[in-house]
Amino acid sequence: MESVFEIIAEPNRRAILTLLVSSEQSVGEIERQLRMTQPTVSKHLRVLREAGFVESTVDAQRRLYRLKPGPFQEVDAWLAQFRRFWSAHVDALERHLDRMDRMDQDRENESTPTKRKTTKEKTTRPKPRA
Amino acid sequence: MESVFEIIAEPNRRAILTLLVSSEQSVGEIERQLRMTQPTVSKHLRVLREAGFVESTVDAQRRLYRLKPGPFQEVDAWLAQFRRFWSAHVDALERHLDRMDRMDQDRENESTPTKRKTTKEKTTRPKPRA
DNA sequence: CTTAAATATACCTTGACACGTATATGCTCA
DNA sequence: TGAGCATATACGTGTCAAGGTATATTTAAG
Repeated sequence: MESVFEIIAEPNRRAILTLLVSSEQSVGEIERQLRMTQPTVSKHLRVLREAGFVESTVDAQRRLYRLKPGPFQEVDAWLAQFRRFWSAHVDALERHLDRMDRMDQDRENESTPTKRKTTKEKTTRPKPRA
Repeated sequence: MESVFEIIAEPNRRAILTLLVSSEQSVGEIERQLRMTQPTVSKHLRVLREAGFVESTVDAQRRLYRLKPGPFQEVDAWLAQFRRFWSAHVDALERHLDRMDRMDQDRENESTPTKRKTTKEKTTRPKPRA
């Protein structure tokens, strides 16, 4: 669990992060809104905190969690190397966005990936390793 | 393995994607450059293809793989909701936003998300229903 | 000090997935 | 047709992370 990508691979963690976009929340509030058990919320928050995605402050017996920008930038930086590439394909992209515009803001997102049949072209290339 | 985030959580798969940024590559070329065994490369490519990250064409006995833009855009779309936490930081990002994200370009205006906040409010939580 | 609430942690079980080895499939050329 | 190369798949194995239940810790209030 070293990389930020593994952190955001978990649907419940993404749901927590999305929830925190609006404002900081206590563990109990997260638990209620996302219908997760309290230990599950706490454990995910611990992972998110250690990865730098969130930070917390104490309010009586509660802990208020809010977002921190660092790791998001890291993801964005990785994504940057592909941006030039997909910007050139905006047209073909429109069709693609059509079928995946539904974001997964809560867990249990099930979606069948489109089985793209590969374009078959017989190039009759010269022998492999003469 | 439903979401694009789980796909890119794997380091070897990210390495393959990065390798394909420069140009399309055959399985053998990927295998040599990344020092992975051939079945491992094939299996990761299968996952990437089914998720729409890459596509392949046949060239004699070889398969040439290249990137496809869709899923990257999906990651980018998810990331968009967090952009206000580091608004105007990466130049490449700004270039990107300037081109296609002009609809909510007027974000920012929120105070910088520095951890300086210290939301210390002693609300003296009245509590439990007796 | 005792009780109740909010949150964190420990332990256990389970399932997913990444890898390696071996093998199958497909393609080209002699 | 057979040999050889490139790629895909099958199967067995080990690791690791996520969830559940139970319990510990901290804090407020009476």
